[in-house]
Amino acid sequence: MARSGQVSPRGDLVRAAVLGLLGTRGASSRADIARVLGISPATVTQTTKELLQRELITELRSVPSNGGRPATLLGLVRAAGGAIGAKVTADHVAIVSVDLDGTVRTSRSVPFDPSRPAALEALAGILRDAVAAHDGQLLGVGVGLPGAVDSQTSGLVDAPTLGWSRSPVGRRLRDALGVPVLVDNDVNTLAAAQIVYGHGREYASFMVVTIGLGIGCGTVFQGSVSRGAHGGAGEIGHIPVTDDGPSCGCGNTGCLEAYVGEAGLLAAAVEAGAIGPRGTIATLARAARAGKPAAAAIYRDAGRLFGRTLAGVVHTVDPDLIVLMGEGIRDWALWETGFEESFRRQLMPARRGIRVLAESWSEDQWAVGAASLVLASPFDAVAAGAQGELVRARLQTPEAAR
Amino acid sequence: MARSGQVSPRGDLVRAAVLGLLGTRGASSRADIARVLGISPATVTQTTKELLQRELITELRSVPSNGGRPATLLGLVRAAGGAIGAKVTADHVAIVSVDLDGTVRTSRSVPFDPSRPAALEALAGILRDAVAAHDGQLLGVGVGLPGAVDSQTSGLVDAPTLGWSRSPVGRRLRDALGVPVLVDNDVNTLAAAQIVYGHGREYASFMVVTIGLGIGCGTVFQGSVSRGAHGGAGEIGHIPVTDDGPSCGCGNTGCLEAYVGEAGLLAAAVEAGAIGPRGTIATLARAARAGKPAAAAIYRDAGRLFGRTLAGVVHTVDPDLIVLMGEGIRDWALWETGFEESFRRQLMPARRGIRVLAESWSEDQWAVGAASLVLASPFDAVAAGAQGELVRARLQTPEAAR
DNA sequence: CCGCCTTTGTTCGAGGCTAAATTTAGTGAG
DNA sequence: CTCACTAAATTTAGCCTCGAACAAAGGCGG
Repeated sequence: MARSGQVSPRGDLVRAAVLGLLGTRGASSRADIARVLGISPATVTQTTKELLQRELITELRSVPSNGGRPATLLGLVRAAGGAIGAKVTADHVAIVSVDLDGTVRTSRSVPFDPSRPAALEALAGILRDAVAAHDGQLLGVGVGLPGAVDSQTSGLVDAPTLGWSRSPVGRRLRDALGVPVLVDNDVNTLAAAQIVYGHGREYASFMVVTIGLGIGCGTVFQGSVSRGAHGGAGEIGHIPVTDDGPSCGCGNTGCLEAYVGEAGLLAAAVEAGAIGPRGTIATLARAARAGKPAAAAIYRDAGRLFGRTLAGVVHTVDPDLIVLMGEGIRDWALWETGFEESFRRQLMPARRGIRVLAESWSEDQWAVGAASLVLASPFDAVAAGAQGELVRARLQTPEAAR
Repeated sequence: MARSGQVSPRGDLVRAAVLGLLGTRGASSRADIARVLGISPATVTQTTKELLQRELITELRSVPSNGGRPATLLGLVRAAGGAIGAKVTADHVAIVSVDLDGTVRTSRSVPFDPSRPAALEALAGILRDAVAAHDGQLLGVGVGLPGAVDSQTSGLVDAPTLGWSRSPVGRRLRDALGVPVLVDNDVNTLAAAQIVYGHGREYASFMVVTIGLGIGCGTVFQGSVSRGAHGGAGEIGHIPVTDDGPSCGCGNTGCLEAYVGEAGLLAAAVEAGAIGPRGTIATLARAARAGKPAAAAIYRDAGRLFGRTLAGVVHTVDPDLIVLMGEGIRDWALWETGFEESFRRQLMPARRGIRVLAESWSEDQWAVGAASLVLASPFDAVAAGAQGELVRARLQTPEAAR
């Protein structure tokens, strides 16, 4: 559904897309492949014939028919490859190694100081270890980080929270690792994961909104991530909500994030006496859960402001669905009352029914998202560009093209 | 530049795109056509050969070479067709008839009451007259209206300001007129015009923001209009800017439009004593121009609020450029001071350089935009859909397919 | 058991686009 | 004037995809 209407893939993209589909959605019939990828059955027959000959895929059992000829399921001969995903934050790098179907093989976290002059070299070193530790065919490395990335392929990064400006992350990592490297904004990587494994199967246009240290947002439009003119779309954390107000990491005052980001919540909570001056976000959440009114009010007010702002974003973008993710979502129950009241009330009547889903939080979420940049590249030729081509080449020739 | 990277047109789309290009950008060489449309020179040679045979285009003069073989310019044999554009408002319909290159042939305005039960029939009648009065090949009719339109082809409209809900505008007009009809949100039509004739030639991603009775916004992303999941994107006039505040036509309170739309400005001006209770927007603007402080303050405050909100929109969408249009733009000088100060200050540093251009206002703007839906359809197969195909058929067989 | 239906999957011819090589038509240096 | 160079336009061969017709394979009602 989400993919129908997508541009017909051409050239070896079809082969890659078929392989990617079998990897991400599991065994499928030829007819299904044709429907999902929006190509003709004739093309699927030809493509699969070739892939069968090369023994990249195999025919599995037939499924019982429901009135017509029973479908023959096709599956990958084996995990045709894996990917490594890394999420870079201000104090650590989270790394996962995943199979083509998205299952996490290994996962770890390494301390990291992005402000050091040689931070990029350090990052390259960390990833080099991960690449070396990966066994089996490695399709590529996906990197997610909090900042604007001009394109997945070139990977030129502006990330104020990391202290990086015009940093050539993509090029450096590529040179250091010798495998395809795709770089994107961290929230966009979550959106890419949703396209491949999540709600993208049912919805073509949705937004992924994250709550955590900051507030982020990735927009999926007609099955692919909208990145804006310079990869800077989705900075909803820096929507100004008041003319002045608390100052924000971005240098301005009155940003949404300055109110409802982790630091903003803590500052408000301390001022209101809801927690002591040394309290953490966990302290605050505990107090709110315990029913302490001042603490609960912090979350309720944050939910209201967040809801009001998100209503504006919905009016601007008109998504089908909003998916909430990120660390902060663990405490969503505390936000929800204030949010729902304010959000629904300030939506235009025609939009009031929009679905908002809070995903459960998992530690690996971000890094798995980064890995899915690689796994999504067969479906998103435009975004993945030249590095995506390399990924596709590797997907089709297990002995690692380069 | 803007169009490069666009999906290669296929099938008869190439012929239509070549004709459309020659119509909208004037005579071009084959090499230019190939570059702009992103197709191979070989295809252009083949396509133009056929069009030359059919005498739809002709070879014009050669241009002096700069080191290589001189280019031969190709041009349309004659105006290969025209289009009719109509903008529907709460009290009138503005209609223009344009040539393929966008020059306005005729223009008029007809009173119209959208709240009447038979409003759609009345609109069909008005347009039937326009179609009858049009001489020469008519490619189609474009209709722009203030509301959400699910798709240009089906033309199912939700327009609170017209009192229309789930109104089958497209289908009805099509049945009544017997020519291709494309329907879209009015601001999107301005955006379509910008793609074909305006800043779309230099920018691939920009926003068109209108100031007038309400505040609207159309987003162009990678050369085509982003419509959102249900054609409702760009309702930035209904971004909530306060928790409560003046009530708005959409049923909510505190919308941007309630403050800086025409009604909002007037209400604020009356309350501040800047104009009398019977004053109009013209009165207010005159007073402000004359230097009356209370009147000037109304505009300055509106500019500030508008700037702050637009900064948030820029953070969300990340366009390359903002084009300001609409009736209200006549008084932009009055808004500008407040706007610039607030807008730039509340933008993130990386975005602070974004260009904002105020287009000059012309009476026909809206209706010409609607007409350009038709003229843009060769370039935007996805948006224009089945009706676009009909337009393309008519573009290639002057004796009017149907 | 037998047609008739539905759905899957294949074959084949046609159309459309492209890359690469080639031809055409100029400029400009010596 | 000639030769090298450049860019435009064309030709050619080949690949990719699709539509349409057809074959395959089962369910279902009589």
